[in-house]
Amino acid sequence: MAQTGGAEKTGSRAIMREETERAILDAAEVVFAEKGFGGATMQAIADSCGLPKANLHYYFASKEKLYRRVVERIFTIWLEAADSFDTELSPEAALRSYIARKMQLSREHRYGSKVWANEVMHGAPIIQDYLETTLRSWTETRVAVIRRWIAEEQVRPVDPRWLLYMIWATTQHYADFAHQIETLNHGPLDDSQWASATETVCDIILRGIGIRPDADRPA
Amino acid sequence: MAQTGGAEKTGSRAIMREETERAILDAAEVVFAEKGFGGATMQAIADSCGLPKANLHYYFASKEKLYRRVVERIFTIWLEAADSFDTELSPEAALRSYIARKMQLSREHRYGSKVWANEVMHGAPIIQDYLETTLRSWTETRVAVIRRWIAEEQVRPVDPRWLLYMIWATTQHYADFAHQIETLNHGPLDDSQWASATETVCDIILRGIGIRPDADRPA
DNA sequence: CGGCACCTTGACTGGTTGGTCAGGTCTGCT
DNA sequence: AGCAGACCTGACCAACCAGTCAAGGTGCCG
Repeated sequence: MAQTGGAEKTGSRAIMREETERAILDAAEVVFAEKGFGGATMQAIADSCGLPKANLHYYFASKEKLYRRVVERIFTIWLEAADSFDTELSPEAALRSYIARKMQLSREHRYGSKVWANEVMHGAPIIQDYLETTLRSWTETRVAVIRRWIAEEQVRPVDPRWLLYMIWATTQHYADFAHQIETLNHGPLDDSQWASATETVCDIILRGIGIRPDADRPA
Repeated sequence: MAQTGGAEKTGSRAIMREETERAILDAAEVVFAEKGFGGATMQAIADSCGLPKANLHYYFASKEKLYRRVVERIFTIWLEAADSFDTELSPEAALRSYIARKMQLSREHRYGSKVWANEVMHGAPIIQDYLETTLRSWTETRVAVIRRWIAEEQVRPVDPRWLLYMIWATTQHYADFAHQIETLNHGPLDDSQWASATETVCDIILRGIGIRPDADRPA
């Protein structure tokens, strides 16, 4: 009864450990997103996943190390989401796919997005190195792709950075400011609202950079 | 020597009080923005404006009351920034002016924007009433204006809410994510970069909703 | 079955924080 | 000048928090 700790008792030692770590990370993601790093307490995270506080410190040496793992997890998902950006060939397909994917992630990983936003807003004290290495090189790659599109006159000449920031800002807004959006909407967005928002964001941005959607609906 | 507290000793009692309150609010805005509500300490705010901590509690009964005043101040600036939205006549002039003003505010009130973002991200525990009353009615007014533009076929038919969210998200991104932007930019944006970003944001959004900038530069 | 490594946990601690308060200082008014 | 009330502040406290620890439980391997 003491050992269970909410997880299955089947599975090898290593798997059990992974499951417990993931349960802690999931709980921590929500608590950090809702309270911020300073406002979150190890006790609240422990309660949220049904473990005694001392047990958290067995798996994660300190609050900061736990927090770092949470932020790293989001960052990885963020980066993987960009694959479609450069596997597609046309600017329209690439951007439409990337924006739609980011909107989907805002819906499915609201708390992760909030933790990331929090961390960056506070000056990225924990993951500054990621900004300077991984994010910077990722961005430079995509900027180069957009510049190529512009050179090929497939896209109206705009500074690629402002375009990327616009995509990041708009898509992540639906996660970070979900509470505001839901207050104005008298409740969570339903499936059709998410689809409508995604389509509108895609259309405005694509038209905005000079790509006319080829499927113009007749009035 | 004891009474001065960093403020001028000239001026009436009421003016001195206002000046001290504003100094505290200014310091609190920065500290809350950088550390979050939970991470900020009254001691840090006191140190930042050169007052003993006990003095803060003379002017603001509690940390939460001080925080509320900070958020209220930003919110008021936010709302006033929207005047141009409905004093201008054409959609192009109105939106261009509104977006440019919001970009300017992101540059001048970075910390205020961050505090607001923080508050909303954490579920608006302190200012939920503002979202439900002032912000809601403000939004409904602007939505009605945009709907009229659409009915008059001055603007392509898009859900006005997704358009507003896009404007809010994109402009505020330059304040809330300033650290990320500056890391990628190897330093703060200069005047010409701010102008370029503002222009690009305006152009993409206006073109995106079917307004062709009338001053198309010849290639 | 015996021993060892891994896991769990209640109780504890050193340090920090928001908030209080008594006593002092200064200002404006009469 | 003298006083009342506004203003200032060092010292203090109860509450809370991250992190520790030692004692005990559990599964695995020989």
